[in-house]
Amino acid sequence: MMALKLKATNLGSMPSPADVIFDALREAIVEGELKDGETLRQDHIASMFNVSRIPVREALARLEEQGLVTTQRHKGAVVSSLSHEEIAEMFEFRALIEGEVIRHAVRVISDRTLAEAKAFAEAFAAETDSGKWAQLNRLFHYTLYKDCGRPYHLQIVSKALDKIARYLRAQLVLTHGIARARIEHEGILKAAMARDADEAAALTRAHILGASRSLISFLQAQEKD
Amino acid sequence: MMALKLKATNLGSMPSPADVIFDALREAIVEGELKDGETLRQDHIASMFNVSRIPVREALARLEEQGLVTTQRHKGAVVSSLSHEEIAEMFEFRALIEGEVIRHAVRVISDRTLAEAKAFAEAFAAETDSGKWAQLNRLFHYTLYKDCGRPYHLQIVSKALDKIARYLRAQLVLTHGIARARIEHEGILKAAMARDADEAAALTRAHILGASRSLISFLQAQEKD
DNA sequence: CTACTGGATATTGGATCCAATTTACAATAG
DNA sequence: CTATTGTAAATTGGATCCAATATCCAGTAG
Repeated sequence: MMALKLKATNLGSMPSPADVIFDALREAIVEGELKDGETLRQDHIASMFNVSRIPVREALARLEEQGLVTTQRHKGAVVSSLSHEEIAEMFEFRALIEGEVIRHAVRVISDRTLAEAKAFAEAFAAETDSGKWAQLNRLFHYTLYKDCGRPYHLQIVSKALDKIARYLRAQLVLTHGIARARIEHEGILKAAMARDADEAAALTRAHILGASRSLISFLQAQEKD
Repeated sequence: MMALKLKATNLGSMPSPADVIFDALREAIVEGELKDGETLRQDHIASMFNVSRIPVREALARLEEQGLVTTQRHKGAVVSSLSHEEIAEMFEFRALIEGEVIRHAVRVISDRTLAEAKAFAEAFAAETDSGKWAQLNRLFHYTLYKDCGRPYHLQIVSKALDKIARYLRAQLVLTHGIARARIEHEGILKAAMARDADEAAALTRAHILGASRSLISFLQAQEKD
């Protein structure tokens, strides 16, 4: 067959304009750059990306399927917002899945992965720019999960995180969550390094549920304005 | 204000053509009418519904986001297929969530809901048309879950079920799964009626994992052709 | 002054048109 | 006869156009 050596990038699987727009919008929503309830004008987005509205509509359809935006017929798409109850449920869900996932991961985790996680935990603890906390936090946890051999579980976790990342950010930045997170991360990491799967799972669950309580009471307090 | 009495249906939230097509395709995939790997031609679908390809493309984009179809640029969409490992993981995932969900549901379940579940269990046990087993099975379980007060959990369970329903059908119809399911349903129902949440959860988990083992070994045996 | 009507404007959703890519197959060279 | 090239048909993805709906605002009746 072919005896040609060259870096062949698979053009067939290059991201389509719709993919690019989808990712950009998702990121903007997850990072909180697009606020809850903000409406997304197809025309506006289309001209930002220099395309027609067609790929924008595809991106919006996919975002809606993910639950990140909500559309009303002929009225348009807005960034979905979650009630306190919904947020609390999402945290409970995360605690369930992430506990399970880390339990499986720790049983087979490599030293290399542990080192990575440790690096993220330290970067997180050292970081002073509050805008980067959320991302480092997510990387730390994800690293501890990634060896679990359960891609579907990880995908679901990732989608759930996308939906609440905006709120989590508030918890870290505005409620002293960062100090507690540092301590709890250390505990989780230590359990993982000791290959104590059940302990890592229990600590992860407690970490998530603790963040949930802190966030919810913060939101309730805020509500009284 | 207005003092007019008439049944006002909210036209604004009527399903769009794209919604209708999405539902129809999802149903066809879930029910196994569209086989694994079968390709979905936009043109063909569009003419079946007497619309242009635009709403079809929206439906396909949403189905892809759900993981029910897979698209390759310029090649088209095919019904997604799952490897044995992926199927096994989905069952494991279901066992985790559905166990949790029934545990919460049983704690607050109403007599009315229990009666409904009982009716479905009996209909399932009595049904001789194998084409209806899967649906009754799903209704029975869903009824036992629905009081759990965790809509997001239920939605995730539903999406996971959609992805494996085709394979589950094979398990029920082709592996004597039906006989065992009858017995196990009775056990789960009894635990629910006794308001024994932990027992109901344990039995549900075992029910799901048992079906998984049975299905996987069936698929592996089948592979040798 | 207030509440309603009617029309202008903006926006979405679908149809049609067009470009780019894949696929099938015939023609041709070795 | 086999492998390769070139071309036609089929298909997707994006652009443009159009119809339907929502929103806004001015005008008008009470």
